[in-house]
Amino acid sequence: MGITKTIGFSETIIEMADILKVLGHPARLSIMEYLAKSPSCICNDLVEELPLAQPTISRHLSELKRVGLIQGEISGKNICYCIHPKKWTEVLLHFEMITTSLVDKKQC
Amino acid sequence: MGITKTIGFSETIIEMADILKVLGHPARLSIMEYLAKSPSCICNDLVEELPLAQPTISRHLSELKRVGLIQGEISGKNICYCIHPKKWTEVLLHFEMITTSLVDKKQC
DNA sequence: TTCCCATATTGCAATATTACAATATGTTTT
DNA sequence: AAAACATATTGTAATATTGCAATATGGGAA
Repeated sequence: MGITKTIGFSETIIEMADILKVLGHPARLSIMEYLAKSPSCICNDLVEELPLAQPTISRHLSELKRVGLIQGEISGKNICYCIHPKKWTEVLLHFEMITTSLVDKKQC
Repeated sequence: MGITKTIGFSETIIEMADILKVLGHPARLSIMEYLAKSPSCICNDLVEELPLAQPTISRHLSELKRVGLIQGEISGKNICYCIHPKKWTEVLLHFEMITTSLVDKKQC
């Protein structure tokens, strides 16, 4: 059906899955890594950096924005995008939480 | 087009994005958390645990298996699924790598 | 104002994903 | 062998995602 069933899952799981799905695309993951590394965060760089057309990049940026992973601020003619550290930390902590349960568990 | 462009992205990014995309579904994320927590890892539990039909769960399991996040071993009538710790660690390390770049960076 | 420049939005067309019923497969029990 | 159980596969319908051309928007420069 293409539609993802959400009834029966916790809010936390649904939100985290949504974030991971957004991260699960080469362009969007690249954008996150680029934003994490680069000192500036002007969007125009991305058009040159990524092998995708400008409208496509714009769409990916808006998805990242939708789930709160990045935030954009208008700065004159450009838009300054950067990672939202709080949201990013949430994701990292969730991963570390799963890892913790995993550690003290005997494998099959 | 529905097809994800991969030309121009590194192998690492493509693989990591693929893994995250697979994790980015409530059922599959729940399966990972369930496997991380539960002492046993019989698949049949999942059919009772998740609000989805058996064939659907089976498909999700095979996606998780495809990207190497879990491994299954036939154990008589049942199949023993468990998390592949090495793959999981790879994902965690990738997240921590991004976080590291993020830390020593001034925000907009 | 008019012309650029950076970015967003819209409107497709192609492909991918999701869910489940029905069915198949393989194993254990009787 | 037959029945029962656990899981996988197939087929199908509905919906989501992706990419880009064309276009819109909105700011700064001339």
